[in-house]
Amino acid sequence: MCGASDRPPSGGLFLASSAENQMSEMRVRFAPSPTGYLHTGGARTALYNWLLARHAGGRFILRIEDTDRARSTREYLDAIIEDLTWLGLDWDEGPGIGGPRGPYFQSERADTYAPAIEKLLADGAAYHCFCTPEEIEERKKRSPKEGREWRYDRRCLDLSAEERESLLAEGRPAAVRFRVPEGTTTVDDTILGSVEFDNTELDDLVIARTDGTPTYNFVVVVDDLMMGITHVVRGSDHLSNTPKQVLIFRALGESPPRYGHLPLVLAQDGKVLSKRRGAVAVGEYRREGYLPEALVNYLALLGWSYDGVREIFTRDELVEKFDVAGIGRKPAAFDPDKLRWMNAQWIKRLPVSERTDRVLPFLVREGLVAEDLDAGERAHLESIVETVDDRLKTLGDIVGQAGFFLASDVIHDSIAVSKVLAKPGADETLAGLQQILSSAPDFEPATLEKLMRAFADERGLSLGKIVQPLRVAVTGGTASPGIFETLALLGRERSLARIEKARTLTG
RNA sequence: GGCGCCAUCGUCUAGCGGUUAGGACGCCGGCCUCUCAAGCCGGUAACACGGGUUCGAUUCCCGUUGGCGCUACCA
Repeated sequence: MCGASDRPPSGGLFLASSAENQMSEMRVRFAPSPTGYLHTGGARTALYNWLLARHAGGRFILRIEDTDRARSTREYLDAIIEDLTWLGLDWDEGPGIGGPRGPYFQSERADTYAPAIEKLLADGAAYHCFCTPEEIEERKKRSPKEGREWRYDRRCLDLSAEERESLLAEGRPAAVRFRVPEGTTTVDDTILGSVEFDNTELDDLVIARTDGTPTYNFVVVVDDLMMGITHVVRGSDHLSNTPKQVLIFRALGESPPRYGHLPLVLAQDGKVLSKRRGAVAVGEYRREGYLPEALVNYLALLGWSYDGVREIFTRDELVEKFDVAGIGRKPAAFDPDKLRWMNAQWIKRLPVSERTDRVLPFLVREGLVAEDLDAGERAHLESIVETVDDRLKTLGDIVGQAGFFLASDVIHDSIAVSKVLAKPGADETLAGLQQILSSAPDFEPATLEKLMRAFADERGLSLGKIVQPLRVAVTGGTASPGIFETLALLGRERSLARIEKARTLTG
């Protein structure tokens, strides 16, 4: 028995009956609108769907909901695809690769909706509505409760067949409304459990606008149906849409997929993350030097936990461990500090060579190194990266941490100068160090350390007293990697030149 | 307003009737130390409130309060 996707997409109106879905592999989807950048909330939804599919050996489908032509742009679409790719969330069907249940752009699926609407109309599950928005607004205002609980009054449902035909015949604009049946609708949510809705709370929603275009709640159902989606995992802001969608599935003679609603991601102020409030685009993290491994790891743990103790997981480990049972039900606030920590953890785990690869673009961007390094330059850069060691929280930090190694000249930080170089004795110390460094037999860290400790002893100073002026002199600041390694990497020439320059700044 | 979801340290969370309520980030202190990181050690800090159920509730039920979401011919 092979997967549903092996079936040619040419059958009847609905390719994937739900019974078939349950028998076959898991099919999940991420369906972004290209009306903005992918931010952390959306990325987490995509990640959870991806993890679910990969864990279950199912298929992850990317569908682009670009029916809002006015707000959808190519730029956003490209950015979303780039970000998902960067995160390593590859899709089995969707833009770029196609698939058996395409097209995967909603804007190209227009002709698949009409037959479904016709079917609902024919079955009496939907009806034409001639009320104009103005008329409805008017009735709403006149309703007893000031329109607070107003529902569509079904005026057009009561039209006789003749009245309806004649209105249609005279070309009156008509929307199509879904007729919400009596009763209650239960959503059996894999995350929230069973949630019950009274159908009287549901309006007879418009499924096709006056201009004939279908609306979101309807389109989603048809798309999910035709794409054979078995599990829908999305933000809980969609929970109240769910009963409507379930009802449409049933009216179409199909069973809905399994739903799972994720608690929302909040900004630090406790409000829902949105483009306007605290949402940071995934691309922004990339440009700042966050690793996709770290972002994926952090996002996975934002609303899901394995055992409450372990928190570093590779993508593969997440695929192996991920389980809906571990998904929490409460909204989670995004914590930039924890992400930074997580990122540092991941950078630390990178071997020097790979760390160098990742850091390189950030140095190139600052003009500190050339894009194509020869073997010698490459080796030198690796030494620098090795020396900088665990001091990076983001890849971008390399610029501040190692810039002085690569820049042709030092820029002495004015605060460091007044705090260290301007102090009495600094100049003599530097003068003494010039002697030592110029006469050192070699420039190895161990040699330098031995010489400088002897120098400090001789003068009755602590090592720190002579190291700090030296550090400021050669690096320009008060914080840097170990001074001996730093000097060795800088080399005798440059070290001495910098000390010479620094002596013009001493008090 | 209506409907819905949620409720353990500031934040992310573990807990699934009996625990000194555990871990992590952050913060504070110490160790290490040539500075800064990292690392190690220690500390800080939580079951929203009120009723039940029970021998016993953080845990189960109800209510209150609070937070959030949805309430379109947007998606």
